[in-house]
Amino acid sequence: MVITPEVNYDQLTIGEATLIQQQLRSHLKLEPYQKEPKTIAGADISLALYSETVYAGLVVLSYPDLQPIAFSLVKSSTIFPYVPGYLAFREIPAILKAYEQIPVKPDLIMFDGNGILHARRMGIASHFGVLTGAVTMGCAKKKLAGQYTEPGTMKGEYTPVTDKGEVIGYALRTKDNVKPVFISPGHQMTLEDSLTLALKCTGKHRLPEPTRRAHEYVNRFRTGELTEGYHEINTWNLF
DNA sequence: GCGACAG
DNA sequence: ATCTTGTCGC
Repeated sequence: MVITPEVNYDQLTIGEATLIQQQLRSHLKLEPYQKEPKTIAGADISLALYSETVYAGLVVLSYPDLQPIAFSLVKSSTIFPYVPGYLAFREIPAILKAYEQIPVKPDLIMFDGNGILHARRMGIASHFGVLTGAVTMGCAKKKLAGQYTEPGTMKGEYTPVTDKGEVIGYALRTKDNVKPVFISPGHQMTLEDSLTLALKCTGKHRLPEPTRRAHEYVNRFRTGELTEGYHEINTWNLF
């Protein structure tokens, strides 16, 4: 099911936003994603301090190589404030524009934020997934909701994050002796799928390659090094 | 009322 | 998130 955003997020009150999240939640699907993805995209936005301007983008990586092969950048604006639990209403409009200008959609999208690891199980990754029908997952750098115990200090160790008696994600150590990241499924995958994919997308850094690259590209866009639009990266020198 | 609180 | 310098560890 594909839901077309008919409302202007900038005009919403928190109460109205909450109702939308509850509505979207009824369309959430967390069924197994058994295929091996061919491409995985990372999505993120970069902001200029004290500005309503947002620099949004997605970077498409090959899988399992995790090499950037294309990116889509869009400059937009938002007045919806950052409110914990409502990040989607601030970032999704811009990310949606960047997603729409990608000719061949990635098999999966990893967001800098949460999926169901959210009080109403509707973090930005789940919100975007239900809205577009895309397969999504979340990877946040800090805990938003639930409780957990610190996982072991070695890469690959993890502990569940629970809320109201259910597992809503995992605290995953993606590198030895660094703070864990918080992984959760967004849409069209299970908790286990999100954990497995996060580890397979992790290399030498704390953040998995998709979101790490997305963060890098939107920042290069904001500083003027990259331009708006859809771009494919030359890969001839890799053969 | 108090503490928590993605980006 | 963004603004910033040095500092610590692998």
